Amino acid sequence: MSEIKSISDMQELVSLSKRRGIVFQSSEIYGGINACWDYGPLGVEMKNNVKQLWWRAMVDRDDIEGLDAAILMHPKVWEASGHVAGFTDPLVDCMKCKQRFREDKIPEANMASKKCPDCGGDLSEPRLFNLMFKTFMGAVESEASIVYLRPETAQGIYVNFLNVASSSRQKVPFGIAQIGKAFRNEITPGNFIFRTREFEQMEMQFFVKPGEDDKWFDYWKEQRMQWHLSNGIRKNKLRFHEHGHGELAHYAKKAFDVEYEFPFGWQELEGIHNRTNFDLSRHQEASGKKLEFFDEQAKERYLPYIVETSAGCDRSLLVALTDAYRQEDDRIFLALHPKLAAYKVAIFPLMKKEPLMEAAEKIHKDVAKHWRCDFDESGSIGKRYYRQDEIGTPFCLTVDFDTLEKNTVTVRHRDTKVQDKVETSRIIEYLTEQLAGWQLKV
RNA sequence: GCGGGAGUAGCUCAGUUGGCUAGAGCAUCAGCCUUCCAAGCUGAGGGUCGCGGGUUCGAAUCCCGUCUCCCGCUCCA
Repeated sequence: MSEIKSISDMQELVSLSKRRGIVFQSSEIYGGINACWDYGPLGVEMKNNVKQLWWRAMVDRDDIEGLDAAILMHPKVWEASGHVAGFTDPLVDCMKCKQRFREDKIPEANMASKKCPDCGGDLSEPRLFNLMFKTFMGAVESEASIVYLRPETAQGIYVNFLNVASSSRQKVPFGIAQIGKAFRNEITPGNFIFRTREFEQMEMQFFVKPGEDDKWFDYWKEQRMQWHLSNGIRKNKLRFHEHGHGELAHYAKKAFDVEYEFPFGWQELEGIHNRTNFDLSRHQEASGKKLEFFDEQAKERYLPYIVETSAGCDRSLLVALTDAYRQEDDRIFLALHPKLAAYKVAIFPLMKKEPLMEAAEKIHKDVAKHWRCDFDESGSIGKRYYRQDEIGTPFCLTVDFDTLEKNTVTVRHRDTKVQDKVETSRIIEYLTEQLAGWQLKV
């Protein structure tokens, strides 16, 4: 049994994703566009499963409300947030050794003489790299109408803090959850859907009374790790990484990343950050609007601290696929948690003949009322098992001659290839039990 | 952005002094066969040879440009 261990194994996953309709490269017929990916028929089901699981885990609580803010926001939002200034790095290139440096990271003497600190070669003029995508609002392209595609979804939550609090009558502590696209002009995208310029975030901002932030930070840190584990991701592949002083973002008091061990190393999957009242205070100052919360119990007014949980949706799916990929001799299968699988069940007539077909279609109709369900009558039975293995369908249900004679179907388990005989009348009950008591076996 | 490698069917590839209508295996579809773990038979569909330009009577093949992917740097508030 082997799994994805190297970058070249990663290619197998990319190839399977294309073959089975999980992820396609964007604009492929035009030669493709760098680091943009489209989710195919099965990929969109899996991704929707990820989003649904996150949404339900976050919003099905009394203390969290949902939100869907616009991608385009007032340009001043990004000045206040620090993105206009902070997302822009002046970089200089050495003409001789081809190294690239951040202007603020090389000695002033070198900047003055325009000589490379490494090899002494000539340096280029500093050039600006802004990581935000710009576009124009309105029909006439002019300076005045520049807007940005949001580089994070968080700001949409902050600027709506009071709207949500008052309309939903929530009191601090409470949170606002949002799933949405964000855009960053990354200098180096890559590793399949790990780092893309257009990506989807699942963010929750939890507003707390200053002084209670550490307590809530610890709470959310554990909650978020549990969520990844509950999706069937193997525990030994997940860890926390605490940001050291040099790593902390300008807004953060404390930050932990949930990391996953990808074939290209341990990488961030989700960030849990204590953003203090940085964002609210900046928006309060820039907009001139009071954003303080009046705490009736404490009879005081304050800017709440914010504990942020920010997960990558595409990354979560990549983790699920990477973690689930298994190869056993010639058999490739995705040991996905059924919650994430595009189909929970596939139904096969043993042969494409009556009365097997009719019996199978009847069962298909019945099972499809409960779960997303595939039906396949083409090719040998082994070939059909193989197809479902590759897309991670946990159960295959074969309608055979015993179905006609003894009223049983054969249920075949994806991970173990074990087969059970189940009475036709008990199929729904049986699958319900199996799905409820699911545990990873491989 | 720099350096190296690559791009022919969905996938893996073949295709040289530049020359028939660009091929094979697998996959897909149709039919046959088949009583449980893919690749048995018959047939079919599918290719702007990454894209654009040039040289030539003639370009997958030679030249220039460009895009995309992979590896390594650089970068990653």
